Amino acid sequence: MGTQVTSSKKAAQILKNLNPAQQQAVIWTEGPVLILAGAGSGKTRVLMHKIAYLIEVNKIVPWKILAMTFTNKAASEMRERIKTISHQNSNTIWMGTFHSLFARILRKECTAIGYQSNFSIYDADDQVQLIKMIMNDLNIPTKNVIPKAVQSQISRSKNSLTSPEQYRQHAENMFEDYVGQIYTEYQKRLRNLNAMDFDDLLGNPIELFGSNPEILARYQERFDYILVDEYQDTNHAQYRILKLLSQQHRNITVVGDDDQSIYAWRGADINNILDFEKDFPECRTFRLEQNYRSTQNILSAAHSVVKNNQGRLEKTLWTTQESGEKVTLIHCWDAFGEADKIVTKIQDEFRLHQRNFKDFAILYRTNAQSRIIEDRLRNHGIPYIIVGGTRFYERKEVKDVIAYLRIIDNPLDTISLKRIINFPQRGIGAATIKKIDIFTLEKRISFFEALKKISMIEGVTESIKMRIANFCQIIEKYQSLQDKLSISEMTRTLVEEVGILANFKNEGTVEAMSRYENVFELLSAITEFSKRTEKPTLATFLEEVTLVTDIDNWDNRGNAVTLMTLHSAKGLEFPVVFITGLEEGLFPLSRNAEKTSQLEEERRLFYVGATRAKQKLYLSSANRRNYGTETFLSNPSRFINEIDQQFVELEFPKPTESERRREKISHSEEGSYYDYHYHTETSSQYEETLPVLQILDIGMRVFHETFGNGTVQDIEGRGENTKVTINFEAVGRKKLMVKYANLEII
DNA sequence: GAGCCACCCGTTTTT
DNA sequence: CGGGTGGCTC
Repeated sequence: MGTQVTSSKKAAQILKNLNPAQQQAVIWTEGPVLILAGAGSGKTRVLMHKIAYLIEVNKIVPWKILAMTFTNKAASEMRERIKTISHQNSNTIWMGTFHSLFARILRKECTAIGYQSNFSIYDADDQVQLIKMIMNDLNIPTKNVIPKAVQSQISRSKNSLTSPEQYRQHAENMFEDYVGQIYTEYQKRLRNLNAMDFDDLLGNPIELFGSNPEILARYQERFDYILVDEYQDTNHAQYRILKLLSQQHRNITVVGDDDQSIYAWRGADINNILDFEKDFPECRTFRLEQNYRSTQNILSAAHSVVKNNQGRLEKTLWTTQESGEKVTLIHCWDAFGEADKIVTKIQDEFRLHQRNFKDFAILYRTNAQSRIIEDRLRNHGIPYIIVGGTRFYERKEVKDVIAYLRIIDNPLDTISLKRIINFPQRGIGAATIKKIDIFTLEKRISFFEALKKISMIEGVTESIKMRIANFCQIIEKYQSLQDKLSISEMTRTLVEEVGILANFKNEGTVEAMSRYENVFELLSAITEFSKRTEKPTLATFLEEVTLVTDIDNWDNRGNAVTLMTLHSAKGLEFPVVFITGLEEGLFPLSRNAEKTSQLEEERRLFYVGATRAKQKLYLSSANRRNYGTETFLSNPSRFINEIDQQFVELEFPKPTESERRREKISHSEEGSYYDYHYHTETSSQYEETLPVLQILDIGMRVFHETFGNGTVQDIEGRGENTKVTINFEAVGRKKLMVKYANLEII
């Protein structure tokens, strides 16, 4: 009786700040639950309170709860907040990303499927290295078969749980035949290297559970409750894992929004959410449609775009907030003008409202767009922080040091070993490696074993043998030192002894200095890791390093404008958001504009971006953009046209004198942007446009603004994508897109 | 085996 | 613009 009173008191406390729909979703703890939660409707809040409720009211021990989040950062934030809601220790909840949670389970159980628990985890770059090696061995030319394309094919197959055998059966062309061969060999070698790639962290648990029912039963028993955030972005492998693990207790709560599914390209299957009710017929569905984040104008604008998608679960978000400011649409001359305009707007926002730098997010479709914006922010002394881009742990020098650590941890990891056998240079080149490789095959031993037996290999000079023996000794020394030294001490002495720092110091260039600093930064990252981890081991550090997400590295405590891709922005919110580069070809990206499914994903990406904004949303596009050496003229994004005009105000900065001078004005005919709002009054501010000449033929003489006069030599493609090869008198042969080249027939 | 140069490429999003 | 590669020379 007493406990009941306390429980209901606790329940009331946990539920008091939730709306009725959220409360329902929280207290319905038994059986499968689907929570369809629109943007900003408090889905993370619901998950958090549900976990607190399970612990406090249902008296579930924390370690029997499994909760999947999209980033590790989300997991640790949630853990903290659960602690404050429930005042209980939340540390033992199994909470994190799919990848890190199953890496943890695999470390414990992988001997059952023939792995050693110190397996390495390969990122995309390691995978490509391995694929290149295999292609080399199988004599597959890298000209027609691009290793990176092979990697993405293999990854795709693994995500959909297609085995190499199945893949080979369905191969339909030369490329796929090759991929099939490589895939088979790739899987075999990963095992020999005692390595798993990202996709194996999801695929191998399924194999493990499939072939070891007693292990599966143990985990099924263990996890009384399973909760999944961002369920719309799970792939088939993740779906299978969830289904396996939830079979016994059937207490699975998934939260998602089909409108925010933006990872189909890496195997996420939107049907996982659409079919949940079919897979779990007894499931209860809750809808959260009240938005607490954005103003009405922002919501309506976002909705007017996403509603153009077919086959979505219709829902209408509503808010009690006032309509707020209209969405501001800015059409700029070029990317520099766009960046300038963003700076001006940030300054205006400071003047008109009380803002901090950290109130702003600038979002873009591709990482490459950040550079120009960065430059302008820097020039104006606006502090900014970039999320993603080239990641710290993917920098060459950092990966090199990591490779040392990996080979110390896992001597079978030949990919890492080959990476550093000649770094810093110790005179061991391709020819020697080849000889060792042959020896490896003959004796059926690992590459590292072969190095230890270098004296037995013929055709290698004595001096090289000496150098290899030295190298081996160093590695072996640190392997035995592993348990005696802390990781930071070990790495420090290793980096010193091997001469990595000296190597960069001697070079003396600016790049070498920045590499030097990055290695130092890695050292301090290790120290920091050791401080905050209970029992820091080399293996756990290496694992964390490969499984960090971009957002995990985002330090949002400082006061700075945040720059990131639209993908990275998922799940976040900011008072003021800029979505930049709203041009056909860039957003939506041209290669995704043709297939409906891909176009719809781009549209959802726009929706995700727009709904990050709490008070003010700016959209910007530019008239032209540089890619490498070429300038492309662009038409405004179709998404701009899709926004209901009543929620929008327009700004068309007149081109400045310098912009006018920068290039003679011209643009192509198509593009409904001008029909949309600019047709009448202001289009005259642009000079008369010359029509793009499409009627080209081989042998014609043409004029190009920068390249001068030339002769058409070849034409390929048609319509939009027509490309011509032109032999220019001044600069020789160039291949150009007719659409952008602005050629004149002479 | 290493260093240098010239060209060529492509350039989406990420665990 | 920048990274990566392939070919050349020392």
